[in-house]
Amino acid sequence: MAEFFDADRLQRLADLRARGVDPYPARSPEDREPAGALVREAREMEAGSEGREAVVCGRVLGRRGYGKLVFLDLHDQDGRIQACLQKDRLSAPDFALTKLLNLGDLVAVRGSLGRTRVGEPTVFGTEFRILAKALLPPPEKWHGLNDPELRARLRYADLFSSPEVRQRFLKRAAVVRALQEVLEARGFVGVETPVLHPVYGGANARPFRTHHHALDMDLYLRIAPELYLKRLLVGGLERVYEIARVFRNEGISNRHNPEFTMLEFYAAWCDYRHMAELTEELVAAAARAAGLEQEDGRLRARFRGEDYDLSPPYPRRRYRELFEEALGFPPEDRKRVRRALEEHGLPWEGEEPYPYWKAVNALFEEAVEPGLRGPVFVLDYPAAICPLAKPSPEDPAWAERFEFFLGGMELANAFSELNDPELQLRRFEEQVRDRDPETPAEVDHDYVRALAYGMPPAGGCGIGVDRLAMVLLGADSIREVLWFPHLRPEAGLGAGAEPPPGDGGTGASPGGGAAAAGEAAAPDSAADGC
RNA sequence: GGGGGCGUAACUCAAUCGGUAGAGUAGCGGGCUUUUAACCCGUAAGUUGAAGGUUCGAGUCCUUCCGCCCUCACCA
Repeated sequence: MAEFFDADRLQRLADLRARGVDPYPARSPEDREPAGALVREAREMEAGSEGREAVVCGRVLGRRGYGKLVFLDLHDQDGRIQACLQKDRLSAPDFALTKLLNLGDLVAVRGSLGRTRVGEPTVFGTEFRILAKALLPPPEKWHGLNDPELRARLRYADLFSSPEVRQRFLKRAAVVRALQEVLEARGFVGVETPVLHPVYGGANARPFRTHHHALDMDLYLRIAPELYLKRLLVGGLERVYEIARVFRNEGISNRHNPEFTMLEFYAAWCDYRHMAELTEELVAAAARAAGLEQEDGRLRARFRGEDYDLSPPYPRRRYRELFEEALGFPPEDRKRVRRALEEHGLPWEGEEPYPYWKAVNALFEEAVEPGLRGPVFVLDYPAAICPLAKPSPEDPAWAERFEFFLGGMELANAFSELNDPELQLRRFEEQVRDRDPETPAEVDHDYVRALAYGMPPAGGCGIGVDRLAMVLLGADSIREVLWFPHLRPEAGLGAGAEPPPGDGGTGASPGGGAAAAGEAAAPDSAADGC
């Protein structure tokens, strides 16, 4: 652990304690004010003048010393203000403290608010306190952290050393809040459904598996909250939503993280057309929260070098027509589908509905999706690949489902929810027969039972919140909008070490040298320790 | 998993054809009472991701491994 602490700073810490100064006091000043507000107030004053008393707390990220005078840059969540500490204004012990200061320390300065001769808003200190001593230096002062891995790994340092990063994450939070506000305003009830699922379902994805000791049973981390939310529709809740962390045991890329945030919402007495309208409203509200509204009232996002107009309504295109436009023949044309699959190097799995339409969809993803910059709704998917969606009343070969594309990514997926219990059971059984590692291995009988009690006609939709945030915040990688993206455990930190025999604490692996850098995986055990 | 790129001080980065591993910031010591990336003097700092190989000599070339980034595959 010693390498976490800078030796010089440990010495400072000892010096502070020797002087009777507590480097980690329990209380902060009650009357502190945010730096940003103080700066705005000071700007109203004459340069070279001082006014009322003020207290500011923050992290020291800049220091310019002149012997008997020192300027500090104090940063708090939303701003930065300069503090000026002068020998003849501070008590001798307080001024002596400034000599034991390091960049990164958290401090409080009490003094008069004003402006310096050159007009810089400043708190002219009469009292100075250390609120928390930093034992590691902050990142480089004008480049900050640059290495993307380090930035994610040391997100805390990335955040405090870079106001832009902090602003981006605060905007992400605003986006999530905006989504929530729209739904609450529309009468949706926020709910929390289980994360531990005995049977996984609601999406096609490989799950994370875990084990419950007391019940001696395997459980899965949810890949989607869908089936529980629809049970609530059966329960008589007519509008529900959940901002759900979901887990998928799949690859990591600049738009995939093993755990991500999915907003799902369901409305009784509605269908997928209403979901499309709500999606437009949600995206627009989120865009406004991200500050994308222009002077002309349009919502414009810039993502990966391209501009997107997010002002509703968004175009609606039919899956079947897009397919035919791109490939030149209808998706029911078995011979030509088969030939196109060969041309694209995709496998032909047979004429049974499920494999056939899966292959058609592979073609669609290959030939159509790359061109979908969006925003656009793609409507009406082949029913065979939509086990949770209601067949279209016009043609049961097609399902009432849309996907919403933006920035070249799939951002939302919605159905008129299938509520026919017998049909649902058959669909589940087909899936299980398929033996695809990414489809559920067993039928969720309890869900079928819930449907058997009667679920109202309903529309439902899931939105990938992180991907939406990417587009709205102009982030090229999902890692830039995740507070703590998934990372391989750091060697030597004990995180990837062998799990202890019991379920005891973390085995601090002092290791060093040839340490057993074994892959030993075991991120499982890193889960919540209660 | 395939292809490509990268890995040098705590941070941000240099190092010509294979020829003594450097700078700025941060740190430490000193000076300085109005600065804005303050400045000045001094000082410390490295298993060049790891292991092997070629060579008189390797940060640089070769092999293997580890990690990260991009890309493809994968990912309703």
